[in-house]
Amino acid sequence: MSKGVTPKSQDYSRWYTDIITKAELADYGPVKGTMVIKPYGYSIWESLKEAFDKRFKETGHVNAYFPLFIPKSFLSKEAQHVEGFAKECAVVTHSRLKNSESGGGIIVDPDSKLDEEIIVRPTSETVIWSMYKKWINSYRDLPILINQWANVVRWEMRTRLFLRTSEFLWQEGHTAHSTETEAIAEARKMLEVYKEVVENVMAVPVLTGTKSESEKFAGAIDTYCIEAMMGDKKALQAGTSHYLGQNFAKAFDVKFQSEDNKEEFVYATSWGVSTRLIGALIMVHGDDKGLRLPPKLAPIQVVIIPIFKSDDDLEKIKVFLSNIFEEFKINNIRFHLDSRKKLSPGFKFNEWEMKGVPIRIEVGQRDINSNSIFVARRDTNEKKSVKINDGFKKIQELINDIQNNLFNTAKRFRDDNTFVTNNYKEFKKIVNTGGFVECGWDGKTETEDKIKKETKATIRCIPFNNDAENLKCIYTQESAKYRVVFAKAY
RNA sequence: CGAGGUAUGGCGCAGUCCGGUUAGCGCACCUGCUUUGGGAGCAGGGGGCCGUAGGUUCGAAUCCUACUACCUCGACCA
Repeated sequence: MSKGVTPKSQDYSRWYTDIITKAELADYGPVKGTMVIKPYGYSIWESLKEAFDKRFKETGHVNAYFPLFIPKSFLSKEAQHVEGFAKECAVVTHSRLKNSESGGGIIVDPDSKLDEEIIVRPTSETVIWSMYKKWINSYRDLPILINQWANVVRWEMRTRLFLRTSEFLWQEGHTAHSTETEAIAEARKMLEVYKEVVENVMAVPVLTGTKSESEKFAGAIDTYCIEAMMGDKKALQAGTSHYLGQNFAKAFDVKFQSEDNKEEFVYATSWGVSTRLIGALIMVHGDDKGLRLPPKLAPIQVVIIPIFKSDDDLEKIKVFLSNIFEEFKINNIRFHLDSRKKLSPGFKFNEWEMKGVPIRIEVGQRDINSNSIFVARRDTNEKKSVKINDGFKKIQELINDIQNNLFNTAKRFRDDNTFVTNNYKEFKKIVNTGGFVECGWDGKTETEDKIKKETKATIRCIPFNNDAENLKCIYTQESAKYRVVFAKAY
């Protein structure tokens, strides 16, 4: 293994996978398209999970768990839904293995063929609605606000670590409501929760809006999304929230009796974010030295590298730092003293930079003599000596600063690479060199398809509060129905 | 599914054309000594069924055949 990562400018996707392997976030699994999330990567996921889960609970949701296996028949109940997932489902057909009679090792026992094949969930709408049918009778049973943290399987042809793997971890909220208004409000509310966490915790700026007909979730009436710009100016869908209308209620015959004693189908939403967010985190903040983590998410916020020759030296450093460590503990600052011997300080600097730790403190005899610590920030590479008595305050400031700086830098990058045009030639040029294009669209799927064919760009979202007055469609030059954002996407 | 490519210690590769000592190098790993403020140095050491199966040959990593896996591009998908 070579020392650094492939520079971003040289080969973006190599850079991306280099960071993942060298920062020890993940590794390839033995089955094509599968991924092992390693402890460091998983702890980032845990922090994210915690941030989301807290807010789900605050907005009245509860967690539950539904099975991995779905009867094949369920999937065909909602026509749009099957169509969306049919081509990427793992199917369980047998329940037993046996030793091959010809001695060639283990084989599938043909006698164990299942009567009804079982689908490994690509998403859980169908199992969940089959259960909601049992649970819902009256308007008094509503709303149901359930979330589950789970794995799902989508058999993908082309995979990339974190962005698209055959199995991934996510969260899926599934809610049931008595009115359309309430359900739409729920879907919108959860999109706001996504935006808040992704922007404030991950420091990744996002656009919010609606998906076009061809980009929306199979089975939804409307799909709302948060969309982010990656470091190569491509777009990444970072989360979606769907208003499902009565589609699943009708497919699974879920009715409730209203206050005025009428029978009506239930209104539904579903919403999800996945480990794909870690991909976004890497591609938005990472640089040629490795990962850069926003302090609110970093498993380790401050790493301390002691410069020492003997065990005595190390002891002295620990004593010197004991007060500041106390303050870190009291204030829940996540810190780590890297006292591994036999590794040079320089090696450790590089390693922790690769892993994206926001703040590094170096302490050696020199600092003890001047009663100070040497502080380096990962985002800007600034380094300076700080009196130890001001150390804790300085670290607190830096934590805020770095969090804000990462967000602002990413936002500036996105804004600098977002262009407004109504000229198709210019549109093609921008899309080719990378970036978001804001322009008019006549609202026709046909137009969208043509643009996609010619440029590979898709409508990433139709922003809320849409003002398309006097706007012309970028392609047909007819009067535009929406103002939309086009880009090439992952 | 279509086209092309690759397969050699954990990783990255050389060797294959033109068969012939004990299959080699870098990184990583282990041991010891000296080191430690931006990826330390020296010395020693461990690790290989050369993708699988057959064939040609006195002799195969190297030539032939089949198979398998993976990669890139296209198609498909989000």
